[in-house]
Order: sequence, then C-alpha cells, then structure tokens
Amino acid sequence: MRYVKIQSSWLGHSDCDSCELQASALLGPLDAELRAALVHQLDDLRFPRQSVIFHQGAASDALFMLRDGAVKLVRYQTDGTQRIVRLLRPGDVLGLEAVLGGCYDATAMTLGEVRACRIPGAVLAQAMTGNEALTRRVLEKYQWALSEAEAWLGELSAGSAPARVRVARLLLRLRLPCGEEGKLIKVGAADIGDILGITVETASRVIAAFKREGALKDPGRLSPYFHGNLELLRSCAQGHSGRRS
Amino acid sequence: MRYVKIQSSWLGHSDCDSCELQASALLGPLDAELRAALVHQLDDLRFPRQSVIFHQGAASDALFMLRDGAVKLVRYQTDGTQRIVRLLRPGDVLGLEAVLGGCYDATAMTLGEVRACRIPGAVLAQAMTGNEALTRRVLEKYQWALSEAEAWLGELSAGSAPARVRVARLLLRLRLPCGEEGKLIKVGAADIGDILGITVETASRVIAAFKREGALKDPGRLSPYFHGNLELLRSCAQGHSGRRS
DNA sequence: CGATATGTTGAAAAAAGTCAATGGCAGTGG
DNA sequence: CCACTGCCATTGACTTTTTTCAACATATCG
Repeated sequence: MRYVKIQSSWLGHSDCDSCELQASALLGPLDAELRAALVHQLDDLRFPRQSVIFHQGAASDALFMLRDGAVKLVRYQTDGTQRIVRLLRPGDVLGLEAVLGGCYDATAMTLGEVRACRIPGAVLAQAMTGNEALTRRVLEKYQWALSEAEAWLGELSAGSAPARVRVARLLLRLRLPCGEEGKLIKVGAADIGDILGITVETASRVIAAFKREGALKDPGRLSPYFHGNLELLRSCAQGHSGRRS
Repeated sequence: MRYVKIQSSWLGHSDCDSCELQASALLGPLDAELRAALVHQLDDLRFPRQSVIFHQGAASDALFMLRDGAVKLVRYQTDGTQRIVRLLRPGDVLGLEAVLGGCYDATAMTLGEVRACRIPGAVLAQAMTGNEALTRRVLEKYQWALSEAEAWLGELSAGSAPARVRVARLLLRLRLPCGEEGKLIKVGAADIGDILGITVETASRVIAAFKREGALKDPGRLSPYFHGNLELLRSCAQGHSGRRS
C-alpha cells in the first residue's frame, strides 16, 4: 500500500463573511456576532491533488466545508477492495461524523486541487447547543448525505443499467453545482471504475465511445474538466434498462 | 401499478418503560418524567406483511421505531425502475426525515409482520430543543443510517463481487440483531434481486445452490426465517473478488 | 533517459441477463 | 372438499455484457 502524506497549506482563518458559499454554508444561520467569535477556530486550507484530507478509521476531530474542487470518499473493505461511496462538490460538507466524535468511516481524497474550510467537531458541537437553527442545518446536511448515498445506490450501482448509461449518469452528476453549462469535473478511468463497480477497461471503452460520438470532449490533460454535450449524455443516461419492474 | 392500502392496527399508546428496545431506543435519554408526558403522542402499531408504512414523496410527518419484524426502504426512480436501498431490523429508526419535515425519500414496506412505534416528527423536534442528549441520539441514528447505506454500496452493490458472494453477504446481514444463531430474516428472490441489482433468476439460482450445499435451509413457506449455516455463508462471503486493488 | 502511472485496444472467457416453460403452494369460489 | 387461478420460485437454453489477460501507447517525473 502506498503511503500518502497528509499535506495542506494554511491560508489563514476562514472569512465566512466573504465566502462565496454563504447561502449553503453550514454556519449561515449563526448571527454575525457568534460567527466572529468562531472565526479564529476555523482554518482555510488548500490541499494538492490526490491528497488525503482524512483517513478512514482515524479519530474524527474536524469536519470540512468544501469551497472549491472535488473530493472522493473512499471506503476500504475488509477484503482489501475499495469503493468510492460518494463524491463531494463545492458546498458539500465532509466528515460530518466529527460532530459525534467517533472515527471517520471513509477516507476523503481530493480529485483535483481543493480548497476547504476546516471546522473542529468540538467547536461545532459547542455552537450547536442551544442553537436550534444550526442544529437543524447539521441535520439537513446529514439528510442530504443520506439522500445522495441512496441515489447512488439506485442510479449508479451496477444492475440498475448497463455500464454505458451509468457512466453517462455519473458524468451528468459531475457537473459543477454552479458553473458554466457542460463543464464536468474530470475523473480518471480508474476512479470511474471504483465508483461504478466496473473495471478500468470497461470505463475506458465507454469514455472512448462517448468521445467518438462527440458527447464528451477532453480539453487536454491540463484541464481539470471535461466538456460534455448534455443533450447526448442525457439521452444515454435514460437507459432503457429493460425488464426490472 | 398495484394500489397498496396503508393499513395498520392500533395497539395502544407506546409503553416505553417496558419496551424491550429501551437501550437502543431513540427516547432512551429522556428522563422518565418527560417521557411520561410524551407517551400519549406515541402509538404502538402493527402492520401486516407487504404493507406500506409510508410512501416516497409523501409529507414526512412521523418517524417509526421498529420493534419487531423487518422493513425495506424502496426507492422508485424516475425511469420507473425500483431499488431497495436499505433494510431495517428491530431497533432501527425509519423515516428520520420527519424530524426535518420534508418528504419521505423512499417508500417503507414491511417484509413480514411488523410492530413499530410511531413518533410524530413535530413531537420529536419539540423534545429535542434544549435536550442535548436526545439531539445527539438523533444525530447518531442519522450517522448509523449513512454508514449502513455506504456499507451497502461497498459490499452489496454489483461490481464489488460476483452475485454468489453478494448474496452470501446479504444473507449474513439478515441475521436478527439479537436472536438465535443462524436465524435469518427471509426475503423473496424478487427482493434479493432488487437489493443486489440482479435478476430474480440469478437470485433464485444462487439461493438454490446454497440450499443444495447445505448453507441454507428453508423451514417452510410459513416461517418468516431461513436457517443458515454461518460457517459456510461466511466463507462464501469472503469472495476472492480478483483484481480490484 | 528509464521508470512508473494511466489510458487504449483486442480477443477469449466468464458472469449475468433474457426468454420461455414448468412446478408448487395458497387462497378463492364453486 | 376440490378444481382453479395467481403468484412465486425454479430451471434450461441462448444472448449479451463485462471481465480478464496481455500488449501497447503516452505522459509525467525524478
């Protein structure tokens, strides 16, 4: 197993007031005064690509608010296999389990470069006591995570449809939450495989097919995005899956 | 589509003090006094087999504490296909989303006969304000649900292993949380298919094979349980899945 | 420049899906 | 009480999808 260093650069304390994500941010409901008091506890961090934000099994001492970039949650099974159980995009919260203070139940790894705000679990837990609005916000994040996980099960996991349509569905999910049309977070064939439960080869073949058909364009290795033809992708994603009632 | 009546029998208000599930129960942390005040809001209900407890998309006004029996959470997709996203056993909570008060995001359907305690979402939300212990308990239930969903993705969804080992894993998960060794909740081949994303035929073939090999015994159609040979099942569940790193 | 990832492609094998037909049991209604 | 019907589970034969194995291309990095 390859050892991956946890490395990040500190960019200063988070400045919630100027945060682009205000609206969806976890701390939105806090009044300005309280938020000001917390700011010194929050760190604005940058992680390089393919780096680990936290490890599965490690004590969950902090959660992260994703500001920019994409993160994969990888779960390593007892039999040594791994599976990507969720992808997070800007605005999502990682490591919610830190509120409860057990262990992280998956490893969080960056796909491209990532900027995230670190919030100590204890600080959030503290802020939640007596603050209904914040508590509610946390519950909503949990609900959202759960809903996402279940949607993955239904739409993305094998059996629901042939590989081709599942890849299309995945690509559509990789749209930036608030970016320009057709801009998709680029993930490698290996990751696509780990997400959909198919082999790299199958993933590669499907992606290659999409490129040939003009449904997907790769602006070059440098770019962290694909450019997809949503029309075409959507029609592939329909996936006349056949019999299943 | 077949119309399914929501029908249940009222068995009286819940008597938490005598509940076998006290320890794991949601309301455990409440002091006796407060609990006594709530009891009139809780109903102890019985649902016949194959009946719906709540529908996906319906307003989530109450959550349920499962006391006896098993429940499946079914998610109907836009393309008409369906998928079972989670199974619940005694002690689990269904419809947590009622705390937030949106819509149920899956349909809950009983497998066998079920006994459950109904808690209005508003009542729970009310009780949570100012009660940290209870709030924490709810968060824990969310965390548990999320963790389960992710475990399903990793272990049960196709691609992680051939159908045979996934069926074995599923059967092992169907053990009663606190029952006698080898007693497994019985689910039909069709449900196994919907859970694992395989066809009824494949599910049936695998189950038939297990029976032939003595890994599984069916005490008869009347019984809501299988009797499994955990040894054998576990060895099948290892599932030398091959290449995936 | 070699070394290590990562992406592609082909051909053969294995797994699962599809279609079709059969058997058994339970509940219904004569 | 018994035939009838509907619902599942089961099985076989055949097709499709996906995996596997192996080779090769390309790019990144020290």
